[in-house]
Amino acid sequence: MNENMEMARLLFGDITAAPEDYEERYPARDLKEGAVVTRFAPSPTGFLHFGGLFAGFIGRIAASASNGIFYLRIEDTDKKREIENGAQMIIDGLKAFGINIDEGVISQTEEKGEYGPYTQSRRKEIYHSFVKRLVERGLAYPCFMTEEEIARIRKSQEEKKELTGIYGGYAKYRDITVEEAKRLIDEGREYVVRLKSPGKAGGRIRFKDMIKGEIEMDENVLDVVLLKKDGTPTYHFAHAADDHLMRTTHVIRGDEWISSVPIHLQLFKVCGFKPVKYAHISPIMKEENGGKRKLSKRKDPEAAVSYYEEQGYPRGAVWEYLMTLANSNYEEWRKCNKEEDINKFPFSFSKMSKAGALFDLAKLNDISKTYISTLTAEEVFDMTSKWAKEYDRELYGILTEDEEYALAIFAVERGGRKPRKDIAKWSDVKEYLAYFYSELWDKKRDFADNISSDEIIRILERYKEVYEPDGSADDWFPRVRELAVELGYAASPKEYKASPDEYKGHVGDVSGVIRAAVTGRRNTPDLYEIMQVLGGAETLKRIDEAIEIVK
RNA sequence: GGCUCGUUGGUCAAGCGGUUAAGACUUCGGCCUCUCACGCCGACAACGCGGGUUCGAUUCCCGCACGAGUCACCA
Repeated sequence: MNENMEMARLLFGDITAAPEDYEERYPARDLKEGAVVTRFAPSPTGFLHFGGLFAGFIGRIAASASNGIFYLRIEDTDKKREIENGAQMIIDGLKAFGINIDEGVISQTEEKGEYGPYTQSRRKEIYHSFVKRLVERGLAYPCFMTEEEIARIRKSQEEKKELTGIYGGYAKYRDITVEEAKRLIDEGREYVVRLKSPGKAGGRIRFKDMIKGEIEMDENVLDVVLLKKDGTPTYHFAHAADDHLMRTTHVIRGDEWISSVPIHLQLFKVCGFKPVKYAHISPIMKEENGGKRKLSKRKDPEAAVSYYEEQGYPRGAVWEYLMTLANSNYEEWRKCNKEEDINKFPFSFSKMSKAGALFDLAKLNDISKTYISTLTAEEVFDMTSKWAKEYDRELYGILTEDEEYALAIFAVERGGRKPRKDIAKWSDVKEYLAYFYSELWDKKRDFADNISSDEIIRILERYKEVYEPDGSADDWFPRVRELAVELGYAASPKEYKASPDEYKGHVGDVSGVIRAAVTGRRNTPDLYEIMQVLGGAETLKRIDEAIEIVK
C-alpha cells in the first residue's frame, strides 16, 4: 500500500462509500437537451435579501424557460453564523413571492427530490468520500498549521508584496509523511484538509460567463482548504461536490464569486467533474449621496424582501419589476403580450446587465400601479384583504364585514379600456377608500378656497332638489350642468375660459362642491359611481351634514 | 496594493464601425376632461477622459480616471 493510500486511511478510516457509489446513486438527469438545472443555495444567516430573491428569481425563470429544474439547497456549513429559523425564513420568503421550487428543501425538516440530501450539514459523508479519494491520489493533504502561524505568514507575504495564502513553499505540510501526520494527530493537534493545488504560477485560465462573457484570470495556486478542522467542507469544495452530484448545469450566483472561479474550476478538474456553466449576476445597487453602493441589509429597509410584503406590493408586480431589471427588453415584450404567462418570455442570460442596476422605487411603483389596474375588483379585494389580515386588522375587519360593498368600491372605474391607476400597493388602499367607511372617514369637508359658505349651501340645497338616487350615469352629469347654468356658472370650463367675467365659475366648481360634500375630498374617481356605491340615503345624509358643517 | 469586471440622459437601458444615439420611469408643458388618476402629444436631458486603428468611432485597441468585487478553516 502506498503512502497516499495510507494517509487516506489514517484520515478517513471510517468512510466506506466510494465516489463511484455516489455517481451511481445520482445519475445524470433525464432531461431535454438545453434544459437548465439550477439552484438557489443560500446560507441561513439572516432574512432573505432582495439580491437573493433576485438570484432565486432568475434561477426560476431560467429553469422554467427551458423546462429544467430549479431546486433549493441550504448551505449551512458555517454553524457560527447560522441563525435560528434561517432556512425557514428563506423558504417563506420564496413562497411569499411565488417562486416555486421543483426539488430540495421544502421546510425546516422536509425535502423532496432524488438528489438529496439538499442540506449540506447532512452531506458530510459524501464530502469525506470525495476528499478521501483526493488524498489517495495525492491531491489533498492534512495541514496542521495554527491560525497564528498562518497569520504570521500572511503578514510577511504582505510586507514582501507577495501573493498571500498557503501555497508552494509556504505550504508546510504539503508533503507530510504518514508517520508525521499520525504523530501530530496522536498529540491531539487539529488539522484541516487542503487541496494540493496543481496550479502553476503565471498560469492563466479562461472561461465564459453566461452574463459577463469571456473572462481571463490567473490560475489558482492556493492550497485552499477543502475540509475545515471540524470536518465540514468549505463553500468551495461543497459547491463542486454538490453541484456535480446534483447534476446542476448552471450556477447562478452573485458576482462576488467571480474571483473564486479559478478555484472552482480547478476543483472540478481535479475531482474529474464536468464543469458547470456560470452566470454571475451583478448586485442591485442603491443610490446614496450621488454615489452607488450595494443594497445593504442593515441600512436599507427595501433590502429585506419582507418589506415588499409589509408594504403590500403584489407578487405579480414584483415579478414584473424583477423581470425588467433582468432583461430590459421584457417591458416591450410585455406591451405586446399583455396576457401571456411570464414564463413564456424568452429569457436570456446574455441580455442581463453586466453592471449593477440601481434599485428604483419609483419604477416599481409605476409597474405595480399598472399591474394592479389590470386586476378585477374581486382580485383586488382578495389580495387586499389577504394582506390586511396580516398587516392591518382594522382594514381587514372593515373590508370583510360587508364584502359586497367592498367589491362595489373596488369596481369603481375598474375594467374598461382606461382603468384607474392609483393603487401601487395594498397599504395605499386604506387612504384610497377611507371616505366610504364611517370608521375611517374623519368627515371633514375640504371645499375649494375660492367659494363662499353661502354659495356652497345654495348649491347643495338646490342639488338636493334635483338629485335622483336612481338616475342613470348618462343622466347624472347633464343634471349637474343644468344646475350650474341655473346658478350662474358656465356649462363647461371652455366656455368659462372664453369669457370669465360672465360667470361665477364653471360646472367643475359646482361638481367640486358636491364632491367635497359627499366625499370630503377635492379629488376622487367618478362621483356618480361613488354615489351609487354609497346609495341615495347616505348621499343625501352626507349633503345635509355638509350643509350643517358649513353653517 | 495585486487580480477581475464595469462606465450611454436624474434612473433602467437599446445600440454591437456610418443612426436625426431607441424605448421606459421621473420631472416639466399641453390636449382630453366636472376634479383627480388614466390616455394622448410634446419638452428637458447621455456616449467618463486622453491617445491610437480607420475614409469614418458610442461601437475595435491602449493608457488614465472613477466605481464595484475579491484576496478566510464566511458564504
